[in-house]
Amino acid sequence: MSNSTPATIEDVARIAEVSIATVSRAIHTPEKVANSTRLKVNQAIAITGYTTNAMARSLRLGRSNMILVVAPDIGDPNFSNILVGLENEARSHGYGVLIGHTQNDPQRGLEYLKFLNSNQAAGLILFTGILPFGHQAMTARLPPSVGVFEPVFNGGIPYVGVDDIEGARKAIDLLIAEGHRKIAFVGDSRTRLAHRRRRMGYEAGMDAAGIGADLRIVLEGDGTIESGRLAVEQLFMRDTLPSAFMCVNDQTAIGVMIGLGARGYDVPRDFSVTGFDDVPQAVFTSPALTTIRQPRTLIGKHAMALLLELLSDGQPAETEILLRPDLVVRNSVSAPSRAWR
Amino acid sequence: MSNSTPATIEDVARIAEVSIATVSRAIHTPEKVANSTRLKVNQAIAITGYTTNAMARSLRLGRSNMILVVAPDIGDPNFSNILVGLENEARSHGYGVLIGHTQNDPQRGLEYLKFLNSNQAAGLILFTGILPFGHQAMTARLPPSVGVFEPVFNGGIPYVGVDDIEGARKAIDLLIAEGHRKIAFVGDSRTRLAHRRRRMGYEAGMDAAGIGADLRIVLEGDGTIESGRLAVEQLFMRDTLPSAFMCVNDQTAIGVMIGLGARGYDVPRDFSVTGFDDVPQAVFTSPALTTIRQPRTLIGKHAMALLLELLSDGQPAETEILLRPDLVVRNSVSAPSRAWR
DNA sequence: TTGTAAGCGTTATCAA
DNA sequence: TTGATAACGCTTACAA
Repeated sequence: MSNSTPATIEDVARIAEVSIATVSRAIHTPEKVANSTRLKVNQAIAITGYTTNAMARSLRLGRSNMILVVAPDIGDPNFSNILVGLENEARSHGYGVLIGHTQNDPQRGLEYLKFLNSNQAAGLILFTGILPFGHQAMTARLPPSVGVFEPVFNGGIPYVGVDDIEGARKAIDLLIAEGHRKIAFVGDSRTRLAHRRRRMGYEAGMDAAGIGADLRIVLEGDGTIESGRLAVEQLFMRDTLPSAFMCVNDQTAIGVMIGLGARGYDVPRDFSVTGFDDVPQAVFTSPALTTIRQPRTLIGKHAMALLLELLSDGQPAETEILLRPDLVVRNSVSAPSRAWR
Repeated sequence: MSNSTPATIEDVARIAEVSIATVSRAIHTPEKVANSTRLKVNQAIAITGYTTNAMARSLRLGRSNMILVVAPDIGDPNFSNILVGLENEARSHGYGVLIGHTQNDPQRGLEYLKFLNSNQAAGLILFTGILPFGHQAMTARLPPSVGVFEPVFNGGIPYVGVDDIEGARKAIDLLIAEGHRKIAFVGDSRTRLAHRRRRMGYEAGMDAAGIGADLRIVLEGDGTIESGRLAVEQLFMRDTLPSAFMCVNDQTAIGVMIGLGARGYDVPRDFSVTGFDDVPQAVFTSPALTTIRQPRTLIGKHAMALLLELLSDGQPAETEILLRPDLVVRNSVSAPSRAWR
């Protein structure tokens, strides 16, 4: 049973008294093997505890059973939830998940490119909106790939994300329903499509309510807590105060709440605030943040499923899968304060 | 350059006009190759963009360059930071990191055991305090392995963690220095060594201060937010109130603060609270949580370094590496309220 | 210093 | 339905 060296197909063949070819067939195309033979083989497998040597198999087949997942920052708590979805889906199809992170360092990207080149991964999941392999990427042969959150800039790669416009609409519609008219948008000017779309949702919502965006209260940050705080400062300096802040993500919203708190205001009594993403922290801010939830595990699951489809069909079934984001109502939104009514 | 099929060692050999053996040597033992030959080979490698096929190499060598990381829950935010340390260290030594999670399901564990059996990983990093492979684990041949956080129960496996006793001492000493005498400990009765050690640190600190633990205020929870809340309820029911709560981890501390808040008390004015771990949320609780920081990235780095050492030497350099946990002072601790003085 | 050739454990082709 | 065998790309005795 527990020998010093793992059983090979040859051990199984010897015990089952058949050839190794038959063993291989009994495993992969059992219908091509006589019942009695298959039985013998299965017994021999049970006896030896045989498992196919993945190295040999991959070498022979010319492809591995590993999927490389490259993210700019695997330390991001958002990432780990998606990873769960990715890993579950992969494993249930016989694939393993390899982790890589670039930290936006092109040198790192290059290492992963080499990695792919040496046939170590059959497919690629990309969290970055851009191929992280420098200009080499253009000439490189990439394996089937799928993006997460947004399309990959310089490659015609299908992706799985969330309907950012719809999500943003849910936030803005809530604010408007509560009676807000002057609603600031604190955006992210970096070039992520997701962020642009959230702003589009904001504008669409304002338009639909017949308000129209007031550009004086549409601010561009960079998605960090600090940029949320700064946005508040700017607005106070300019003296163009909204009654509510719709933020491009939770980090920004947290910054806005900190900025408001520092000036002695109460959320949601004095100002309402919404986020986007529903990061784990959103429960613990005070007040707890009303935000839009990204179905992270599900995103991971769909992304991996799409990739596996690509791997078997070769044809991308769809080029874009957008999941439905949900409004999570907590305590950072209320009707506008008296001053606004 | 970007042909349809990756270059093999044979392509390189042909262009360099040497044998494939020489190419292999030029790569792995360059000192055994004439300078001029090495030059030719390097040029040919540059021209072809050759990368060693990892499958073939692993098959030939009988071991892969992958490390399997098995955690009960990769969705845990604590995990992702450690992963950063693990991955960096692994990659800089030519190893890749494979992710697996068991969610405490023995069936899952078994799948990973098969995975290991099929030679897909050269080493194993375990986050669970117990071999997650069921009873099969006993008879199984495991590759070199390293535990994270605590020793692996049923295997003589070296591990990297934090000095929990010292960490707990830092928390209890702070509380005592602030003037607290009646300090509750909210523990975790599950069998994790780390949790037992934290309690030992608590007791040692109380003893050192000449107080001695009052068993009526030493509670056993299960490390969840809910169990922290429950602990508070228990204490109020029993009417044996402490002036401070030292909690076995941050989750518990958050629960305690929630419980206290629900009863209308203010932290730290009425009660002081400490946590352990310094999870990302600890910054966002109100008040921000004073806690003990685990150097997570460093733990990952050390764990992987130890494993790689094992992989090359075969001998565990040390059987236990304990890193120093740091006190992080935020706003959940102050001197006891008047009632206690 | 270099080349020849065996063999790692599979899968797939071909023949029986 | 089964078996013999070539090939996947590499490393490493062993020989030259």
